[in-house]
Amino acid sequence: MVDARLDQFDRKILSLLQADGRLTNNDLSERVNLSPSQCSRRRQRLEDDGFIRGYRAVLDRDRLGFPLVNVISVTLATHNRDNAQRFADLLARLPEVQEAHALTGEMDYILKVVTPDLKSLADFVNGVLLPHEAVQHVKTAIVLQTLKETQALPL
Amino acid sequence: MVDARLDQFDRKILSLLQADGRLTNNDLSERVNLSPSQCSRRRQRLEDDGFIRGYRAVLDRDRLGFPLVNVISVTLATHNRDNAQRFADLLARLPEVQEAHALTGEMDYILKVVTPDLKSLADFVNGVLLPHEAVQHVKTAIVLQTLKETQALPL
DNA sequence: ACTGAAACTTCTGACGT
DNA sequence: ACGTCAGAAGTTTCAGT
Repeated sequence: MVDARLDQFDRKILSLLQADGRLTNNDLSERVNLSPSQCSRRRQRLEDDGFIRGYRAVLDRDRLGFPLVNVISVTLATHNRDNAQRFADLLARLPEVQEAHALTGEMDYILKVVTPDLKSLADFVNGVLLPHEAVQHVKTAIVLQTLKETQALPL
Repeated sequence: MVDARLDQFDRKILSLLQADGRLTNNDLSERVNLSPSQCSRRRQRLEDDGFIRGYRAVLDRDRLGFPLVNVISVTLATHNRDNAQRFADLLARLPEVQEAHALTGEMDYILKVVTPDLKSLADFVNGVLLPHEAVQHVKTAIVLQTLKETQALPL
């Protein structure tokens, strides 16, 4: 399940940090029964080895003006390599696109997009997505309620 | 677009922290042209006022044994309040469910689920989701490639 | 591999502008 | 509202076990 190079202390540290990325080495030391210096060294190693990809502040979408979450299914016109690459380049440049995944099945994409309002959503779909040469078909669904939203792994 | 109570300094601080949640107030002070103490005060206020919901370490899914991402569409059997509540309670308890959104349209849910392998996915769908009384229909898609994955807001 | 102490960095509250 | 400064807190390196 989990990498054999990690012992129970490492897993505990990762688990604590994905719940609170600002925990100090002193905080960690109290909860994993290790000295602060040891927590510091282990954390450093977990970062260097790439188990920890980074630290992020999670902001409040509603309070910052992006109350609308949208799930958009996109079908590409033809599935040649160039089209897919141009589409990927487009998505990378669009900050309102939080997630973009290529799916099995009908070989299309699913996007998670945040917008301030319906007009911005319409502008995005009609002004950015649909005009792109690679895009054939778009289906938009609006999120009524988000029950859960985390990136935490079930360690 | 963005809350009027926030000036350019606040927005810059939020923007920097959602890119790197471990930035010190000294780091911030260099990039926003404010003293460290002032950055500390503003950050404290942004946390207290709920603009910053928290800080998280982002872990590497692949290296930690969850290479499979799955997008699962769920239709509930009947749409009474009890069924929806029981389903929500179930999702809250399942750590492999990273996201759960109720959508417009056919009034169903979309889940983002991470698993170590296909067997775990099958166990989850057939052993947890389908047996639940509220669940009528499930459609599973596997993510072939993730082009983008962030929670950053386009401030 | 771990602890503990020492040197260094960062944080934060008091004060003055 | 902001900057400066100093005491407190946290981090990290290093010697010792």
